[in-house]
Amino acid sequence: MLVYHEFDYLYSRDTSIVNGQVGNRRVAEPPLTERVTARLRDLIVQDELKPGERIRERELAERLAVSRTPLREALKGLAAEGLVELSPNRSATVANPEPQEIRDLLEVLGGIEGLAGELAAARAGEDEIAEIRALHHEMLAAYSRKDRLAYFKANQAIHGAIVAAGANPALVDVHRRLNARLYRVRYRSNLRNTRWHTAIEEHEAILEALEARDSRRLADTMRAHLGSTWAKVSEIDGPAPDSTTASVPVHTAMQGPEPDTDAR
Amino acid sequence: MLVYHEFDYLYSRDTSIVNGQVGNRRVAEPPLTERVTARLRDLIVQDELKPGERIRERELAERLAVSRTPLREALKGLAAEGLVELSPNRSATVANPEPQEIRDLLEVLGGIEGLAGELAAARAGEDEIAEIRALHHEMLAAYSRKDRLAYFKANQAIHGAIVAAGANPALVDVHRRLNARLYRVRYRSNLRNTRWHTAIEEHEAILEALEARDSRRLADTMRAHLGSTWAKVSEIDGPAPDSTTASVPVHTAMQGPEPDTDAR
DNA sequence: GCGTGCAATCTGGCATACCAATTGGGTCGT
DNA sequence: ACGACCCAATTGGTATGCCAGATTGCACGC
Repeated sequence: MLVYHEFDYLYSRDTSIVNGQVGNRRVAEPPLTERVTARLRDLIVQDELKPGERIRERELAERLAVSRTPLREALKGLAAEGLVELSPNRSATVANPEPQEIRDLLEVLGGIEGLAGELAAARAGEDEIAEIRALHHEMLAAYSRKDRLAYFKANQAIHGAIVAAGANPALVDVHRRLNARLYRVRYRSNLRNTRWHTAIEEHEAILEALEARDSRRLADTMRAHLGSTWAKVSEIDGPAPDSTTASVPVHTAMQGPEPDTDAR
Repeated sequence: MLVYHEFDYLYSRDTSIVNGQVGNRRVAEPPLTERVTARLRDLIVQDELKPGERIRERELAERLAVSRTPLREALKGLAAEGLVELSPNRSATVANPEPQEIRDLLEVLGGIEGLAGELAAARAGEDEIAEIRALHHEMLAAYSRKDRLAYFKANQAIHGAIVAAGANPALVDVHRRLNARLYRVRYRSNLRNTRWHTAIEEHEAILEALEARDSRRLADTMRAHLGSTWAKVSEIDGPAPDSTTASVPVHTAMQGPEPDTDAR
């Protein structure tokens, strides 16, 4: 079995949801709504439900072999996470962020990971650092083999581990949400991007800063890393809306009422 | 009814939910679920539903004059926002964060507002800065009058305006969520805290940095500001688990100038 | 007197039925 | 041929009912 990453997005590969009992022991199943939520998140993140795609409740409910009620509840939750968009009396759709939105999300993720790096450098246990180092070497191995999937997963695992090392559950949570929204984009970018070495170098720098427990440097490095992620993503998904990826001076537009995903 | 803040959480002041038509124009009502979500958020944030309180679906549904279905969907959404907690086959409860969780949330909020400050210093329009300055003076006025409520609202409005000036909808969204979870705590802290002057001084510094468009300094200042928020909160809600509010040697995370080559 | 267990009841989980709004065609009129 | 309009099928919104797991309180026994 390969590497898998820290999140539980991809754990359920079974196509139908069944109630189970293991041996004689009653296994407390999580509520159906939760299982549906997890399953849908997988489907979206794995790109089986394509961005922009309409989600017809009856159809999907039948496909998942559940009634509309838990499905609708799951959609509500996913909408709050930003993975689906709901509009009144219209089919829900899989979120399909504009390049600009992706840039915004990456900017926030950069801030979050920067903070995480800062905290991690100060709080990580030696064992955690060792684990991150191990993941780093796994990533290098995947790089050598040109195994993009393994590389990607190791990469994600590293970032997740650093955030976890920040020892702040709220931070982990925010990071997980943002990451889920960007997962698909980053995955595609990873598959198609031609220069890995940049990322490798940045990761080297990250690991160094972490091992030196240099909070400031780790924070900066991780933010910069996310910056180059944007560069890569924008290469792929069409030319950036602003080729001078310089985020700061641009206070272009953006004034309009925001996308308005969830209820307020 | 009491407090409301800059966000539009509290837009629905009516106590019953009615379908409406204004004049001859058909007014598209948002779905019931959304209205319930907004209403519940109000009830929680305004402390009419107390933290830890059990939420019995049938009872609350009757109270709001809706069926359980939209109520349950609303609860799902609020759970995703962190305002209520759901456990299988047990009553939902209003979120009741431990002091440690509050510290964690404030830490993240600090990072977010730091980032927001950085962006705002670079992107804010002159008009936005003027508005923030105006709010600042309103806040000073409230301070002079010892009008804690007005002070609190102005304070919230300032922070919201700075975040908005960061011109990043995703950032605004994350900030809004975190703030909602902390709203009640901060409100209580504001009412009972004895030393306003600290906050005032910090706000002066914030405004100065913003007017100087000093990204780095604004970022640091805003983070530090959130740090002292924690100090105040922990004074009130019982002694902090860790009185050293210093999450990390606060050596200015979030660098100022772009590191180098590829920005985001 | 205190703990244990069982049963009545309470409360959430899920499915289904019905209603209202939307949408997609097809037709009629220009 | 093109467009406005209207009807029907589709799809989301909400209510309700039933079931199962949890809770509570009382009775019985140690």
